[in-house]
Amino acid sequence: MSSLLAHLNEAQLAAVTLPAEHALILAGAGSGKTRVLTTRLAWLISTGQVSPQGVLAVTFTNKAAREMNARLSAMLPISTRGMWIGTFHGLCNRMLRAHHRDAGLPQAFQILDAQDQLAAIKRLLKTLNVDDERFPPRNLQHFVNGAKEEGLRPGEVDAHDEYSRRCVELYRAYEEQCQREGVVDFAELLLRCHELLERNQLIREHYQRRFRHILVDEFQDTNRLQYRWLGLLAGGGAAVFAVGDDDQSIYAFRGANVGNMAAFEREYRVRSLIRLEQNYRSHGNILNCANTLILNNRSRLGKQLWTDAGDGEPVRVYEALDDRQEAQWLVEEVRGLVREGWARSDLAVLYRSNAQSRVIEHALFSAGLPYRVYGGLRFFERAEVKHALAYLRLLENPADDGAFLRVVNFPARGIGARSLEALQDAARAAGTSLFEATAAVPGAAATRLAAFARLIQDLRAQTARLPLPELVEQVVERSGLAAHYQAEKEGQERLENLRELVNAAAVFLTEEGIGLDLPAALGVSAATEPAQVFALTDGSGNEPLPADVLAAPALTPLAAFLSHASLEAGDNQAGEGVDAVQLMTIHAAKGLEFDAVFVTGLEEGLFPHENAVAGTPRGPGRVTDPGEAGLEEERRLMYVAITRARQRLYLSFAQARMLHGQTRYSMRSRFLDELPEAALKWLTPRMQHRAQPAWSEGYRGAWEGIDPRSRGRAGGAHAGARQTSGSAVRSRGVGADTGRLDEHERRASQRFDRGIPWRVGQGVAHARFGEGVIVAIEGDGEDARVQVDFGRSGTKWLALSVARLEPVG
DNA sequence: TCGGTTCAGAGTATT
DNA sequence: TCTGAACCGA
Repeated sequence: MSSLLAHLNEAQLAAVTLPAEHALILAGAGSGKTRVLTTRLAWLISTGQVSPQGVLAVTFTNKAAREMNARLSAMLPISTRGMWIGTFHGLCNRMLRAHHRDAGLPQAFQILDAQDQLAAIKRLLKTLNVDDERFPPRNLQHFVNGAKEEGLRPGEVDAHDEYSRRCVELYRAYEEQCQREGVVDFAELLLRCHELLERNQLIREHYQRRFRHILVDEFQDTNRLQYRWLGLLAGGGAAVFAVGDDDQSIYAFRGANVGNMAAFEREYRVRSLIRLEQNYRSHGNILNCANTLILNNRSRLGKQLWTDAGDGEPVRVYEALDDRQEAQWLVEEVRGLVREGWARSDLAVLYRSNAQSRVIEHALFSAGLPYRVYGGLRFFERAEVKHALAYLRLLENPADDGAFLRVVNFPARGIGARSLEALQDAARAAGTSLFEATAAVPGAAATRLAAFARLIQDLRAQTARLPLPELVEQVVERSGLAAHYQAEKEGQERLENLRELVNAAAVFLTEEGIGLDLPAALGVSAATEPAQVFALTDGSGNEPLPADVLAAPALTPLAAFLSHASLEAGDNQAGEGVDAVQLMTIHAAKGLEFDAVFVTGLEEGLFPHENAVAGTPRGPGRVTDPGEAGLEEERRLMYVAITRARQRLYLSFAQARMLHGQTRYSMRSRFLDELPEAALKWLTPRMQHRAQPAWSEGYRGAWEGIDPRSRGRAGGAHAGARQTSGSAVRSRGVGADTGRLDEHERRASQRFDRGIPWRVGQGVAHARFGEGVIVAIEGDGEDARVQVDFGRSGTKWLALSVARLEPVG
């Protein structure tokens, strides 16, 4: 016990040992949040206040759930197998499998990932002959998920105009299609589980009695439905221990509702609000920047990070002429750090949007510096893996039309679009699945379709008794996928992934099956006869569930593996252990930390992103992120970026940047000017005004006047960067790139000379909008546009060939 | 059925 | 500028 609580600071200790009551823990970045959560769990169990079965701990990502499991089993001599620790989706999935009859689902229902869902919607629109120009599938997907996350079924959505009424109709049709095919999308997992608990008193009260303690991680990221789901489970008097940080709320755009924190405090009458403010990650100057920046946000619960680690190094700020030079400087800086003995994997380059990585990757690649980019396709999302999974899904559930269509003609079997149309007509007429309709379709296609159906049936019959990995292997072979990729000249990697899928199945059986181990989760042993199950229940001494409520706790290994594949998309890239510079978006960096961090592209329009600031309409009739709220979320994003750094932090921006094929000139980010000057060290001269006299002689003169030593060290002067660029590129033999920077510069200044007499930061007057300041310039000649901030009249893009602007001041 | 061309769109993303 | 999706011709 004493060792469990040792080394906790005062606030952490207070949080861990709170009595069984609702609590809100405001856990700042780097304040030991995970530690508090897991120690709380361990403390509750080891002091006998609750049994492992009486706890529900929920996270957003599998990674976080895994970490909690691992740390808990390291602290306590218990197996976390069967404990209710998992993601919202994972736990809902488990509950729906156990009570599938009451939830109105087949026990082996399949889970659609975002990609599958979009495909299902496209297919729906096609069958209904809906104009997908007027109803873009993506918008509909957004509409459906948005409604579900608000807990709304088609009948409950407010639809005032013709358009939204049509959307609701399509939502209804989509639901019917899913139900018919026995599939469930991500949002449906939560909504269906919520409805199960809401409508079924017996089941609800059972779980309410069972879970005495509910722990929630990243509470600021919960959406409204998740909040209500927690409310149902906690309704029987459980103590809710919510951990979160409103300053790190960066997912409003995908439905997160920070307001849940304040709502929780109010509605649950939280008496214990504990702030974890001591930071164990970063040095003082870095924290000082984070604290000062976030003071500019108005809607906060309030919190100030501190450290006893000392000020450390100043935060370095660098102004580049353009994005390429920014990248070049970064490469030089990374080289310097590596020379000094920093590990590459402890260095991170962060950016606001994925598109920014290209230039940086190019520079790193040319310099021969190993790097690793986060994001992109993950293992279970790869086309070949999805193909194999579609075959497996068909074995488990022949009604899955989506899976059917994905592989009926892959590898090619001469079943073309026309045959499929005939098949779909036949299925619709008979009211059956495509699979069933294969027997009913007339004509020449019939033989081929029948052969495909036979293939699936044979596979099902002949693999039914095989262990999971062998089953997968058989399917990969006999479906023809293996042969197909064998024959393809660039199919080797895909073949490799299919072999990896067999491996993943083997690993799943031995290690990862925990999540869907219903007998263990429900507190019964797998060997128990069904009749006995209901007497045993969950081991917590609660009243048992009646026999007709609890489903037979059996799920085939294949069905379990398929849910696993949908709920956990896997790693995005190999090379985890390699010593490489880490590249990622700021969003992806949340929760991570590095010795040194580069935050790049700190320019107005990019970061804060203009869409977030301006309140751009998104989809028909929808406006999100209006003004202030959007800006505050961007600022929290900056806060997250800053607090990733342990020892050294670099902030950089560029006067000019290639964006959508055009050069764009922007002001430096307002966030830079919200940082405390005393904590900063400018590597380039700090311009007084945020305005950047892009490419002007005066500016270049000032730049070249600074200490040559710091120029060299910083990767330097423009000329220096050019040199480095040239030699590095040449030595790698990518000669075509040599001197691009010069070319770029020449063109840029030419453009500048060719008659755009405007500078970013310059005051202008417009007949209608009044006076304003140019915040960005984009494009060339006839296409040239300027973005002007007119204050109260708003920020506008104006074509220079049209708008009449007068210089002011 | 594939491969080339054309065109629009371009923000962040877990399950 | 670059990408992905849709479309068309052989």
